[in-house]
Amino acid sequence: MQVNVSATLLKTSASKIPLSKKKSPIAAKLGRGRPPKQSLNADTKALLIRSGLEHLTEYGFTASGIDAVLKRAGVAKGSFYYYFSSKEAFGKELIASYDAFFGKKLDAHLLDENFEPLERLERYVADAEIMMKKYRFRRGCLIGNLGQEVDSLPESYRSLLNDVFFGWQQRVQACLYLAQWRGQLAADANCKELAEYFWIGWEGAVSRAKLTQSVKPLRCFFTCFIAGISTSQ
Amino acid sequence: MQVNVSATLLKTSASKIPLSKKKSPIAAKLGRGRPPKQSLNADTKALLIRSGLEHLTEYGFTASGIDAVLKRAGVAKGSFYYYFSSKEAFGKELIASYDAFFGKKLDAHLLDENFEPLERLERYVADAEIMMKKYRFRRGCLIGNLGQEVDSLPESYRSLLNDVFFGWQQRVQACLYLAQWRGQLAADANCKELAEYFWIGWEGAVSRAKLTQSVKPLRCFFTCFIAGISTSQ
DNA sequence: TTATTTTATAGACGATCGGTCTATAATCGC
DNA sequence: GCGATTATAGACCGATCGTCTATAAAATAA
Repeated sequence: MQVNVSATLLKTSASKIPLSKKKSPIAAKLGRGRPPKQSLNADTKALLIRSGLEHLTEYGFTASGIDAVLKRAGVAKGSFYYYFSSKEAFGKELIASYDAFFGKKLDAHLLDENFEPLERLERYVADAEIMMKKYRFRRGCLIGNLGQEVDSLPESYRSLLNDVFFGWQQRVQACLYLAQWRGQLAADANCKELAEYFWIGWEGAVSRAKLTQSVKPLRCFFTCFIAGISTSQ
Repeated sequence: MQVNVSATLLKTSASKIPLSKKKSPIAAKLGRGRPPKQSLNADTKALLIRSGLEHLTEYGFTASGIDAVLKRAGVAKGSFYYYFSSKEAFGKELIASYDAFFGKKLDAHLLDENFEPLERLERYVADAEIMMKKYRFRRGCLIGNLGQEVDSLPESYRSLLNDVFFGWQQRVQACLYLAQWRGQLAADANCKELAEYFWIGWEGAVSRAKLTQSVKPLRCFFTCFIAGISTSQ
Protein backbone atom coordinates (compact mmCIF):
# COMPACT_ATOMS: atom_id res chain seq x y z
CA MET A 1 0.00 0.00 0.00
CA GLN A 2 2.51 2.51 1.11
CA VAL A 3 4.74 0.77 -1.26
CA ASN A 4 2.43 1.64 -4.09
CA VAL A 5 2.21 5.21 -2.98
CA SER A 6 5.90 5.70 -2.89
CA ALA A 7 6.29 4.00 -6.22
CA THR A 8 3.81 6.34 -7.73
CA LEU A 9 5.49 9.32 -6.24
CA LEU A 10 8.78 8.24 -7.52
CA LYS A 11 7.53 7.65 -10.98
CA THR A 12 5.85 11.01 -11.09
CA SER A 13 8.77 13.00 -9.89
CA ALA A 14 11.13 11.05 -12.05
CA SER A 15 9.23 11.61 -15.24
CA LYS A 16 8.75 15.26 -14.65
CA ILE A 17 11.80 16.67 -13.01
CA PRO A 18 14.47 14.07 -12.68
CA LEU A 19 16.90 16.39 -11.03
CA SER A 20 14.58 17.93 -8.51
CA LYS A 21 15.58 17.30 -4.98
CA LYS A 22 12.10 17.83 -3.70
CA LYS A 23 11.45 17.27 -0.13
CA SER A 24 8.76 14.75 -0.50
CA PRO A 25 5.74 16.24 1.23
CA ILE A 26 4.77 12.86 2.43
CA ALA A 27 7.55 11.33 4.37
CA ALA A 28 6.02 7.98 3.70
CA LYS A 29 9.09 7.01 1.79
CA LEU A 30 9.18 3.44 2.73
CA GLY A 31 12.46 1.73 2.93
CA ARG A 32 14.49 4.80 3.53
CA GLY A 33 16.52 5.12 6.65
CA ARG A 34 17.36 2.59 9.24
CA PRO A 35 15.04 -0.38 9.06
CA PRO A 36 13.06 -1.69 11.98
CA LYS A 37 14.92 -3.94 14.31
CA GLN A 38 12.75 -6.91 13.48
CA SER A 39 14.84 -7.41 10.40
CA LEU A 40 16.79 -10.49 11.33
CA ASN A 41 19.62 -9.14 9.26
CA ALA A 42 22.09 -10.53 11.74
CA ASP A 43 25.10 -8.54 10.72
CA THR A 44 25.19 -6.55 7.57
CA LYS A 45 28.94 -6.15 7.56
CA ALA A 46 29.55 -9.85 7.95
CA LEU A 47 27.04 -10.43 5.20
CA LEU A 48 28.91 -8.10 2.90
CA ILE A 49 32.21 -9.74 3.65
CA ARG A 50 30.77 -13.13 2.97
CA SER A 51 29.26 -11.97 -0.28
CA GLY A 52 32.48 -10.25 -1.20
CA LEU A 53 34.50 -13.37 -0.59
CA GLU A 54 32.15 -15.35 -2.77
CA HIS A 55 32.43 -12.85 -5.57
CA LEU A 56 36.12 -12.16 -5.42
CA THR A 57 37.16 -15.79 -5.16
CA GLU A 58 35.16 -16.27 -8.32
CA TYR A 59 35.84 -13.17 -10.37
CA GLY A 60 38.75 -11.40 -8.75
CA PHE A 61 38.87 -7.80 -7.61
CA THR A 62 38.66 -5.82 -10.82
CA ALA A 63 35.80 -7.75 -12.33
CA SER A 64 33.78 -7.70 -9.13
CA GLY A 65 31.46 -4.76 -8.87
CA ILE A 66 30.14 -3.44 -5.64
CA ASP A 67 26.64 -3.72 -7.02
CA ALA A 68 26.98 -7.43 -7.57
CA VAL A 69 28.31 -7.95 -4.07
CA LEU A 70 25.43 -5.92 -2.69
CA LYS A 71 22.84 -7.69 -4.73
CA ARG A 72 24.00 -11.08 -3.58
CA ALA A 73 23.89 -9.89 0.00
CA GLY A 74 20.54 -8.18 -0.43
CA VAL A 75 21.98 -4.95 0.87
CA ALA A 76 21.87 -1.44 -0.57
CA LYS A 77 24.82 0.63 -1.55
CA GLY A 78 24.49 3.06 1.31
CA SER A 79 25.27 0.31 3.75
CA PHE A 80 28.40 -0.66 1.96
CA TYR A 81 29.98 2.73 2.28
CA TYR A 82 28.87 2.92 5.84
CA TYR A 83 30.92 -0.12 6.74
CA PHE A 84 33.79 0.33 4.30
CA SER A 85 35.40 3.54 3.28
CA SER A 86 36.14 2.30 -0.24
CA LYS A 87 36.45 -0.76 -2.37
CA GLU A 88 40.12 -0.79 -1.50
CA ALA A 89 39.36 -0.91 2.22
CA PHE A 90 36.80 -3.59 1.57
CA GLY A 91 39.36 -5.65 -0.26
CA LYS A 92 41.78 -5.38 2.62
CA GLU A 93 39.18 -6.69 5.02
CA LEU A 94 38.44 -9.52 2.63
CA ILE A 95 42.11 -10.43 2.52
CA ALA A 96 42.29 -10.43 6.30
CA SER A 97 39.11 -12.42 6.58
CA TYR A 98 40.22 -14.95 4.02
CA ASP A 99 43.60 -15.26 5.64
CA ALA A 100 42.02 -15.94 9.02
CA PHE A 101 39.61 -18.47 7.60
CA PHE A 102 42.22 -20.19 5.52
CA GLY A 103 44.86 -20.19 8.22
CA LYS A 104 42.48 -22.02 10.50
CA LYS A 105 41.73 -24.56 7.85
CA LEU A 106 45.40 -25.12 7.16
CA ASP A 107 46.16 -25.53 10.83
CA ALA A 108 43.30 -27.93 11.25
CA HIS A 109 44.94 -30.18 8.71
CA LEU A 110 48.63 -29.56 9.08
CA LEU A 111 48.66 -29.81 12.86
CA ASP A 112 46.36 -32.80 13.00
CA GLU A 113 48.32 -35.27 15.05
CA ASN A 114 46.14 -38.12 13.96
CA PHE A 115 48.05 -38.26 10.72
CA GLU A 116 51.60 -38.25 9.52
CA PRO A 117 52.83 -34.89 8.21
CA LEU A 118 52.65 -35.68 4.53
CA GLU A 119 49.26 -37.28 5.02
CA ARG A 120 48.10 -34.04 6.55
CA LEU A 121 49.10 -32.17 3.46
CA GLU A 122 47.32 -34.74 1.37
CA ARG A 123 44.20 -34.31 3.44
CA TYR A 124 44.31 -30.60 2.94
CA VAL A 125 44.51 -31.14 -0.78
CA ALA A 126 41.63 -33.58 -0.67
CA ASP A 127 39.61 -31.04 1.26
CA ALA A 128 40.35 -28.39 -1.32
CA GLU A 129 39.23 -30.73 -4.06
CA ILE A 130 35.92 -31.22 -2.33
CA MET A 131 35.42 -27.50 -1.95
CA MET A 132 36.27 -26.77 -5.54
CA LYS A 133 33.87 -29.42 -6.71
CA LYS A 134 31.22 -28.12 -4.35
CA TYR A 135 31.41 -24.71 -5.98
CA ARG A 136 31.58 -26.13 -9.47
CA PHE A 137 35.14 -24.92 -9.98
CA ARG A 138 34.04 -21.35 -9.98
CA ARG A 139 35.68 -20.24 -6.78
CA GLY A 140 39.41 -20.19 -6.58
CA CYS A 141 41.83 -18.77 -4.09
CA LEU A 142 41.26 -15.15 -3.20
CA ILE A 143 44.94 -14.54 -2.61
CA GLY A 144 45.90 -16.21 -5.85
CA ASN A 145 43.34 -14.18 -7.75
CA LEU A 146 44.45 -10.90 -6.27
CA GLY A 147 48.07 -11.83 -6.70
CA GLN A 148 47.59 -12.27 -10.41
CA GLU A 149 45.93 -8.89 -10.82
CA VAL A 150 48.11 -7.10 -8.31
CA ASP A 151 49.36 -4.63 -10.90
CA SER A 152 45.84 -3.27 -11.32
CA LEU A 153 45.29 -3.09 -7.58
CA PRO A 154 46.24 -0.56 -4.95
CA GLU A 155 49.95 -0.92 -4.40
CA SER A 156 49.37 -1.55 -0.72
CA TYR A 157 47.92 -4.91 -1.61
CA ARG A 158 51.20 -6.33 -2.79
CA SER A 159 52.82 -6.71 0.59
CA LEU A 160 49.58 -7.87 2.15
CA LEU A 161 49.33 -10.71 -0.31
CA ASN A 162 52.98 -11.58 0.05
CA ASP A 163 52.59 -11.75 3.78
CA VAL A 164 49.63 -14.07 3.52
CA PHE A 165 51.52 -16.40 1.25
CA PHE A 166 54.44 -16.31 3.62
CA GLY A 167 52.24 -17.36 6.50
CA TRP A 168 50.89 -20.29 4.55
CA GLN A 169 54.36 -21.21 3.45
CA GLN A 170 55.59 -21.32 6.99
CA ARG A 171 52.85 -23.70 7.97
CA VAL A 172 53.74 -26.08 5.19
CA GLN A 173 57.39 -25.66 5.98
CA ALA A 174 56.80 -26.71 9.58
CA CYS A 175 54.89 -29.70 8.34
CA LEU A 176 57.74 -30.70 6.07
CA TYR A 177 60.28 -30.27 8.82
CA LEU A 178 58.25 -32.63 10.94
CA ALA A 179 58.18 -35.14 8.13
CA GLN A 180 61.89 -34.79 7.80
CA TRP A 181 62.33 -35.24 11.53
CA ARG A 182 60.35 -38.41 11.32
CA GLY A 183 62.47 -39.66 8.47
CA GLN A 184 59.66 -39.39 5.94
CA LEU A 185 61.53 -36.86 3.93
CA ALA A 186 65.15 -36.86 2.83
CA ALA A 187 67.42 -35.42 5.46
CA ASP A 188 68.95 -33.07 2.94
CA ALA A 189 65.63 -31.80 1.59
CA ASN A 190 65.31 -28.04 1.69
CA CYS A 191 62.01 -27.72 3.49
CA LYS A 192 61.83 -23.99 3.17
CA GLU A 193 62.27 -24.10 -0.56
CA LEU A 194 59.91 -27.03 -0.91
CA ALA A 195 57.24 -25.15 1.00
CA GLU A 196 57.65 -22.22 -1.33
CA TYR A 197 57.54 -24.61 -4.25
CA PHE A 198 54.35 -26.14 -2.94
CA TRP A 199 52.45 -22.87 -2.87
CA ILE A 200 53.77 -21.72 -6.21
CA GLY A 201 52.53 -24.88 -7.83
CA TRP A 202 49.37 -25.19 -5.82
CA GLU A 203 48.16 -21.77 -6.86
CA GLY A 204 48.86 -22.71 -10.43
CA ALA A 205 46.86 -25.86 -9.95
CA VAL A 206 43.87 -24.04 -8.50
CA SER A 207 43.91 -21.58 -11.35
CA ARG A 208 44.05 -24.37 -13.88
CA ALA A 209 41.30 -26.30 -12.12
CA LYS A 210 39.07 -23.25 -12.52
CA LEU A 211 39.93 -23.05 -16.18
CA THR A 212 39.41 -26.72 -16.95
CA GLN A 213 36.60 -27.08 -14.43
CA SER A 214 38.13 -30.29 -13.22
CA VAL A 215 40.02 -31.68 -10.26
CA LYS A 216 42.60 -33.14 -12.56
CA PRO A 217 45.10 -30.30 -12.23
CA LEU A 218 44.90 -30.52 -8.45
CA ARG A 219 45.59 -34.22 -8.52
CA CYS A 220 48.28 -33.94 -11.14
CA PHE A 221 50.02 -31.33 -9.09
CA PHE A 222 49.88 -33.16 -5.81
CA THR A 223 50.82 -36.52 -7.24
CA CYS A 224 53.88 -35.12 -8.93
CA PHE A 225 54.77 -32.94 -5.99
CA ILE A 226 54.77 -35.85 -3.58
CA ALA A 227 56.56 -38.10 -6.04
CA GLY A 228 59.17 -35.43 -6.48
CA ILE A 229 59.92 -34.88 -2.83
CA SER A 230 59.55 -38.39 -1.56
CA THR A 231 62.11 -39.91 -3.85
CA SER A 232 64.71 -37.21 -3.50
CA GLN A 233 66.83 -39.05 -1.03
CA MET B 1 23.06 20.44 -40.54
CA GLN B 2 22.19 17.09 -39.17
CA VAL B 3 24.98 17.73 -36.83
CA ASN B 4 23.40 20.92 -35.70
CA VAL B 5 20.09 19.25 -35.26
CA SER B 6 21.47 16.61 -33.04
CA ALA B 7 23.46 19.18 -31.18
CA THR B 8 20.37 21.19 -30.58
CA LEU B 9 18.53 18.19 -29.31
CA LEU B 10 21.35 17.45 -27.01
CA LYS B 11 21.55 20.94 -25.73
CA THR B 12 17.88 20.90 -25.02
CA SER B 13 17.93 17.75 -23.05
CA ALA B 14 21.06 18.77 -21.32
CA SER B 15 19.99 22.33 -20.79
CA LYS B 16 19.72 21.65 -17.14
CA ILE B 17 23.29 20.75 -16.72
CA PRO B 18 25.79 23.37 -17.83
CA LEU B 19 27.80 20.81 -19.67
CA SER B 20 28.03 22.80 -22.85
CA LYS B 21 29.25 20.41 -25.47
CA LYS B 22 30.09 22.98 -28.05
CA LYS B 23 30.27 21.83 -31.55
CA SER B 24 33.09 23.74 -33.04
CA PRO B 25 31.39 25.97 -35.64
CA ILE B 26 34.19 25.56 -38.06
CA ALA B 27 34.41 22.09 -39.42
CA ALA B 28 38.04 22.62 -40.07
CA LYS B 29 38.62 19.58 -37.95
CA LEU B 30 42.11 18.82 -38.90
CA GLY B 31 43.15 15.25 -38.89
CA ARG B 32 39.80 13.83 -39.85
CA GLY B 33 39.67 11.12 -42.40
CA ARG B 34 42.28 8.85 -43.79
CA PRO B 35 45.71 10.23 -43.11
CA PRO B 36 48.31 10.86 -45.80
CA LYS B 37 50.35 7.91 -46.84
CA GLN B 38 53.55 9.43 -45.61
CA SER B 39 52.65 8.27 -42.15
CA LEU B 40 54.94 5.34 -41.81
CA ASN B 41 52.31 3.81 -39.60
CA ALA B 42 53.29 0.44 -40.94
CA ASP B 43 50.24 -1.47 -39.88
CA THR B 44 47.67 -0.08 -37.53
CA LYS B 45 46.17 -3.44 -36.80
CA ALA B 46 49.52 -4.94 -35.88
CA LEU B 47 50.16 -1.90 -33.73
CA LEU B 48 46.92 -2.43 -31.87
CA ILE B 49 47.66 -6.08 -31.33
CA ARG B 50 51.08 -5.26 -30.02
CA SER B 51 49.70 -2.64 -27.68
CA GLY B 52 46.97 -5.01 -26.60
CA LEU B 53 49.46 -7.72 -25.79
CA GLU B 54 51.48 -5.33 -23.72
CA HIS B 55 48.45 -4.23 -21.79
CA LEU B 56 46.82 -7.58 -21.29
CA THR B 57 49.96 -9.40 -20.24
CA GLU B 58 50.28 -6.74 -17.60
CA TYR B 59 46.74 -6.13 -16.46
CA GLY B 60 44.60 -8.90 -17.85
CA PHE B 61 41.48 -8.55 -19.92
CA THR B 62 38.97 -7.04 -17.56
CA ALA B 63 41.24 -4.35 -16.23
CA SER B 64 42.40 -3.33 -19.70
CA GLY B 65 40.29 -0.70 -21.37
CA ILE B 66 40.18 -0.14 -25.09
CA ASP B 67 41.11 3.46 -24.57
CA ALA B 68 44.33 2.58 -22.81
CA VAL B 69 45.30 0.20 -25.59
CA LEU B 70 44.56 2.91 -28.12
CA LYS B 71 46.47 5.55 -26.27
CA ARG B 72 49.58 3.42 -26.03
CA ALA B 73 49.34 2.70 -29.73
CA GLY B 74 48.61 6.31 -30.59
CA VAL B 75 45.53 5.26 -32.49
CA ALA B 76 41.98 6.54 -32.30
CA LYS B 77 38.90 4.52 -31.52
CA GLY B 78 37.53 4.63 -34.99
CA SER B 79 40.41 2.53 -36.14
CA PHE B 80 39.95 -0.03 -33.43
CA TYR B 81 36.42 -0.81 -34.44
CA TYR B 82 37.42 -0.77 -38.02
CA TYR B 83 39.82 -3.66 -37.46
CA PHE B 84 38.02 -5.46 -34.66
CA SER B 85 34.32 -5.94 -34.29
CA SER B 86 34.45 -5.94 -30.52
CA LYS B 87 36.69 -6.27 -27.52
CA GLU B 88 35.88 -9.95 -27.47
CA ALA B 89 37.06 -10.37 -31.03
CA PHE B 90 40.15 -8.36 -30.21
CA GLY B 91 40.90 -10.64 -27.30
CA LYS B 92 40.63 -13.68 -29.51
CA GLU B 93 43.14 -12.27 -31.93
CA LEU B 94 45.44 -11.48 -29.05
CA ILE B 95 45.24 -15.05 -27.85
CA ALA B 96 46.02 -16.34 -31.31
CA SER B 97 48.87 -13.90 -31.72
CA TYR B 98 50.35 -14.72 -28.35
CA ASP B 99 50.03 -18.41 -29.03
CA ALA B 100 51.88 -18.06 -32.32
CA PHE B 101 54.60 -15.95 -30.81
CA PHE B 102 55.01 -18.14 -27.80
CA GLY B 103 54.85 -21.39 -29.72
CA LYS B 104 57.73 -20.22 -31.84
CA LYS B 105 59.75 -19.31 -28.81
CA LEU B 106 59.07 -22.65 -27.21
CA ASP B 107 60.03 -24.51 -30.35
CA ALA B 108 63.18 -22.48 -30.67
CA HIS B 109 64.26 -23.79 -27.32
CA LEU B 110 62.70 -27.20 -27.03
CA LEU B 111 63.76 -28.36 -30.46
CA ASP B 112 67.25 -26.92 -30.24
CA GLU B 113 69.43 -29.88 -31.02
CA ASN B 114 72.49 -28.16 -29.66
CA PHE B 115 71.35 -29.06 -26.20
CA GLU B 116 70.06 -32.01 -24.30
CA PRO B 117 66.28 -32.04 -23.77
CA LEU B 118 66.28 -31.00 -20.15
CA GLU B 119 68.83 -28.32 -20.89
CA ARG B 120 66.49 -26.97 -23.51
CA LEU B 121 63.79 -26.61 -20.92
CA GLU B 122 66.23 -24.92 -18.62
CA ARG B 123 67.18 -22.53 -21.36
CA TYR B 124 63.58 -21.64 -21.95
CA VAL B 125 63.21 -20.89 -18.26
CA ALA B 126 66.34 -18.77 -18.30
CA ASP B 127 64.97 -16.87 -21.27
CA ALA B 128 61.71 -16.25 -19.45
CA GLU B 129 63.63 -14.94 -16.48
CA ILE B 130 65.40 -12.45 -18.68
CA MET B 131 62.16 -11.28 -20.21
CA MET B 132 60.44 -10.88 -16.89
CA LYS B 133 63.33 -8.89 -15.56
CA LYS B 134 63.39 -6.81 -18.72
CA TYR B 135 59.79 -5.77 -18.14
CA ARG B 136 60.32 -5.24 -14.43
CA PHE B 137 58.04 -8.17 -13.55
CA ARG B 138 55.02 -6.37 -14.81
CA ARG B 139 54.21 -8.53 -17.76
CA GLY B 140 53.15 -12.07 -17.13
CA CYS B 141 51.69 -14.74 -19.34
CA LEU B 142 48.66 -13.66 -21.33
CA ILE B 143 47.17 -17.13 -21.23
CA GLY B 144 47.74 -17.46 -17.52
CA ASN B 145 46.17 -14.08 -16.91
CA LEU B 146 43.12 -14.82 -18.98
CA GLY B 147 42.87 -18.29 -17.52
CA GLN B 148 42.60 -16.87 -14.05
CA GLU B 149 39.82 -14.48 -15.01
CA VAL B 150 38.09 -16.85 -17.39
CA ASP B 151 34.86 -16.76 -15.40
CA SER B 152 34.48 -13.07 -16.18
CA LEU B 153 35.28 -13.56 -19.85
CA PRO B 154 33.21 -14.63 -22.82
CA GLU B 155 32.62 -18.32 -22.40
CA SER B 156 34.18 -18.98 -25.79
CA TYR B 157 37.54 -18.09 -24.31
CA ARG B 158 37.69 -21.11 -22.05
CA SER B 159 38.32 -23.69 -24.72
CA LEU B 160 40.67 -21.37 -26.58
CA LEU B 161 42.84 -21.05 -23.52
CA ASN B 162 42.70 -24.73 -22.80
CA ASP B 163 43.79 -25.47 -26.32
CA VAL B 164 46.75 -23.16 -26.07
CA PHE B 165 47.89 -24.79 -22.86
CA PHE B 166 47.48 -28.16 -24.45
CA GLY B 167 49.72 -27.17 -27.31
CA TRP B 168 52.43 -25.99 -24.96
CA GLN B 169 52.04 -29.10 -22.90
CA GLN B 170 52.57 -31.30 -25.92
CA ARG B 171 55.80 -29.52 -26.74
CA VAL B 172 57.16 -30.10 -23.27
CA GLN B 173 55.88 -33.64 -23.34
CA ALA B 174 57.82 -34.35 -26.53
CA CYS B 175 60.89 -32.85 -24.92
CA LEU B 176 60.50 -35.09 -21.90
CA TYR B 177 59.98 -38.15 -24.05
CA LEU B 178 63.22 -37.39 -25.78
CA ALA B 179 64.96 -37.05 -22.44
CA GLN B 180 63.49 -40.36 -21.44
CA TRP B 181 64.60 -41.93 -24.70
CA ARG B 182 68.10 -40.74 -24.03
CA GLY B 183 68.03 -42.16 -20.54
CA GLN B 184 68.03 -38.76 -18.89
CA LEU B 185 64.69 -39.36 -17.31
CA ALA B 186 63.41 -42.41 -15.50
CA ALA B 187 62.00 -44.98 -17.87
CA ASP B 188 58.81 -45.17 -15.85
CA ALA B 189 58.29 -41.43 -15.70
CA ASN B 190 54.91 -40.32 -16.92
CA CYS B 191 55.94 -37.69 -19.41
CA LYS B 192 52.44 -36.60 -20.21
CA GLU B 193 51.61 -35.98 -16.60
CA LEU B 194 54.93 -34.31 -15.96
CA ALA B 195 54.37 -31.97 -18.88
CA GLU B 196 51.00 -31.03 -17.43
CA TYR B 197 52.64 -30.62 -14.06
CA PHE B 198 55.26 -28.36 -15.55
CA TRP B 199 52.77 -25.90 -16.95
CA ILE B 200 50.60 -25.92 -13.88
CA GLY B 201 53.56 -25.00 -11.74
CA TRP B 202 55.17 -22.69 -14.21
CA GLU B 203 52.11 -20.52 -14.48
CA GLY B 204 52.00 -20.37 -10.74
CA ALA B 205 55.63 -19.33 -10.72
CA VAL B 206 55.09 -16.56 -13.25
CA SER B 207 52.18 -15.25 -11.29
CA ARG B 208 54.20 -15.27 -8.10
CA ALA B 209 57.14 -13.62 -9.79
CA LYS B 210 54.85 -10.77 -10.76
CA LEU B 211 53.62 -10.48 -7.22
CA THR B 212 57.02 -10.57 -5.59
CA GLN B 213 58.71 -8.74 -8.45
CA SER B 214 61.52 -11.22 -8.32
CA VAL B 215 62.93 -14.14 -10.27
CA LYS B 216 63.07 -16.21 -7.14
CA PRO B 217 59.77 -18.02 -7.71
CA LEU B 218 60.86 -18.93 -11.22
CA ARG B 219 64.11 -20.39 -9.96
CA CYS B 220 62.50 -22.08 -7.00
CA PHE B 221 60.01 -23.72 -9.27
CA PHE B 222 62.46 -24.94 -11.84
CA THR B 223 65.03 -26.14 -9.34
CA CYS B 224 62.47 -28.22 -7.50
CA PHE B 225 60.82 -29.40 -10.66
CA ILE B 226 64.06 -30.71 -12.07
CA ALA B 227 65.11 -32.18 -8.75
CA GLY B 228 61.76 -33.91 -8.52
CA ILE B 229 61.82 -35.52 -11.93
CA SER B 230 65.50 -36.29 -12.22
CA THR B 231 65.69 -38.36 -9.08
CA SER B 232 62.52 -40.30 -9.58
CA GLN B 233 64.15 -43.35 -10.92
C1' DT C 1 42.12 13.99 -66.03
C1' DT C 2 37.81 13.64 -63.32
C1' DA C 3 34.28 11.10 -60.86
C1' DT C 4 33.26 7.49 -57.90
C1' DT C 5 34.18 3.98 -54.64
C1' DT C 6 36.85 2.07 -51.07
C1' DT C 7 39.74 2.37 -47.16
C1' DA C 8 40.85 4.22 -42.89
C1' DT C 9 40.84 7.66 -39.14
C1' DA C 10 38.83 11.19 -35.73
C1' DG C 11 36.09 11.46 -32.11
C1' DA C 12 31.12 12.46 -30.53
C1' DC C 13 27.42 9.91 -28.54
C1' DG C 14 24.40 6.92 -25.63
C1' DA C 15 23.88 3.28 -22.46
C1' DT C 16 25.55 1.29 -18.63
C1' DC C 17 27.99 0.65 -14.54
C1' DG C 18 31.33 1.59 -10.88
C1' DG C 19 32.15 4.26 -6.74
C1' DT C 20 30.80 8.31 -3.81
C1' DC C 21 27.71 11.14 -1.47
C1' DT C 22 23.34 13.00 0.40
C1' DA C 23 18.97 12.46 2.42
C1' DT C 24 16.43 10.05 5.57
C1' DA C 25 14.66 7.13 9.14
C1' DA C 26 15.07 3.98 13.19
C1' DT C 27 17.41 3.53 17.46
C1' DC C 28 20.04 4.82 21.51
C1' DG C 29 21.65 7.57 25.45
C1' DC C 30 20.58 10.98 28.56
C1' DG D 1 11.25 13.31 25.02
C1' DC D 2 15.10 14.94 22.10
C1' DG D 3 19.50 15.29 20.11
C1' DA D 4 23.15 12.15 18.55
C1' DT D 5 24.13 8.04 16.44
C1' DT D 6 23.43 4.20 13.49
C1' DA D 7 22.16 2.35 9.31
C1' DT D 8 19.80 2.27 4.87
C1' DA D 9 17.94 3.91 0.16
C1' DG D 10 19.15 5.51 -3.83
C1' DA D 11 20.61 9.78 -6.48
C1' DC D 12 24.61 11.41 -8.68
C1' DC D 13 28.96 11.81 -11.32
C1' DG D 14 32.46 10.15 -14.00
C1' DA D 15 34.51 6.54 -16.75
C1' DT D 16 34.20 2.91 -20.07
C1' DC D 17 32.42 0.19 -23.95
C1' DG D 18 30.83 -0.15 -28.31
C1' DT D 19 28.34 2.39 -32.12
C1' DC D 20 27.84 5.95 -35.09
C1' DT D 21 28.69 9.82 -38.25
C1' DA D 22 31.79 12.76 -40.49
C1' DT D 23 35.73 13.13 -43.05
C1' DA D 24 39.33 12.60 -46.23
C1' DA D 25 43.20 9.97 -48.46
C1' DA D 26 43.82 6.35 -51.79
C1' DA D 27 42.33 3.36 -55.35
C1' DT D 28 39.73 2.58 -59.26
C1' DA D 29 36.84 3.50 -63.17
C1' DA D 30 35.16 6.61 -66.70
